[in-house]
Amino acid sequence: MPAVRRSTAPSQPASSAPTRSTSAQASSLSKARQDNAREIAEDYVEAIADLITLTGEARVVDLARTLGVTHVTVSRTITRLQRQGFVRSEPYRSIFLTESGAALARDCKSRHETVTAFLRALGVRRETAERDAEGIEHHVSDETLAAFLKFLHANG
Amino acid sequence: MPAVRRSTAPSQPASSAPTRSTSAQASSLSKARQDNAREIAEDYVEAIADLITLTGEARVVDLARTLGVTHVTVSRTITRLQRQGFVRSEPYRSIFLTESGAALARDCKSRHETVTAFLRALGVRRETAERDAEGIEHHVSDETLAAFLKFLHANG
DNA sequence: ACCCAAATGTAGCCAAGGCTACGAAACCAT
DNA sequence: ATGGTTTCGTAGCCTTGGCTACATTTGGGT
Repeated sequence: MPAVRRSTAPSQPASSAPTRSTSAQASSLSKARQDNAREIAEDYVEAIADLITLTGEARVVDLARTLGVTHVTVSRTITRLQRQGFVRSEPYRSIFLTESGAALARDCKSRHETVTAFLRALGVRRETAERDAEGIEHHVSDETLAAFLKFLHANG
Repeated sequence: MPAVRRSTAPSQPASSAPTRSTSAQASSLSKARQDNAREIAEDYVEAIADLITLTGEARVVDLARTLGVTHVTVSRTITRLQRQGFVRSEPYRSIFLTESGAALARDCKSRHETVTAFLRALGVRRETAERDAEGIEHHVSDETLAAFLKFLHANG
């Protein structure tokens, strides 16, 4: 039963209106979507760096285990990361980080540790802090990160 | 010039090793990937709720403007959200939130505001706080959110 | 009434992440 | 050196988010 046409209250033209105001923000979200690939890249280089530190090398299977995906997914993603210049690898060999890949990994690791320590300092349990940090670290700006560090210095 | 076979230091078997330790966490990431859809859903219902509050109704074009994507993307996503029971809409009509959609929107809004207020309390500039909150809000557990609120009460 | 502009919808394309199934290469032992 | 296990690559499929181009519906004006 199709009732009303344009619902009930068109009030404002709703055309030029929502540009910001109370909360109807824009653009930032659209970008955040495509940044999914960037987040994945960060997770990968971080995991690769960790594996190299822990076991001496990063293999596809290890990454698959670490990241909780199949080796196929890892393999394909590594291809993309190689295309983007973060890693280099040859068929059936280990995966290595390039300069920029290593730099990104260092950046992510530091960021991750800061976020984790910050959450811990707030009283969040270690396990929760670790889990939340994994999601949060990709969305913390330099300014916010600085605020976290400042808080840590004041309360550490 | 393909040098070594298995790189240089296989040291540990790298098989059963990386389960957690220093940082090589697992599973959480794999899930976080598919959760992308959930984040999108949250952004949409939040935007829909805002539009309804601000302009009286939520139309595809308004959502497109708000979210910074084309109306096509919005249209298709709305179809998925409808399938998932968060919204209901008929061709060429407004978009409405279902009960669960509205509940999700309320939850997200509250979460968003808490994160923003928390960042502001830490000294982060309004603009940055808003931007970061958009990314962070989807990754904050209840425990961490509670810690944020506690901090706000102690420093507000 | 009619027409036109704006709002929606549809078709079809791309990238990316996930998966299963299966084949090929590498390694380790015997 | 030969075979079996493990690792890796490829083929092929699904979902989802984004887009452009084009068709259709609405709704407001003249």
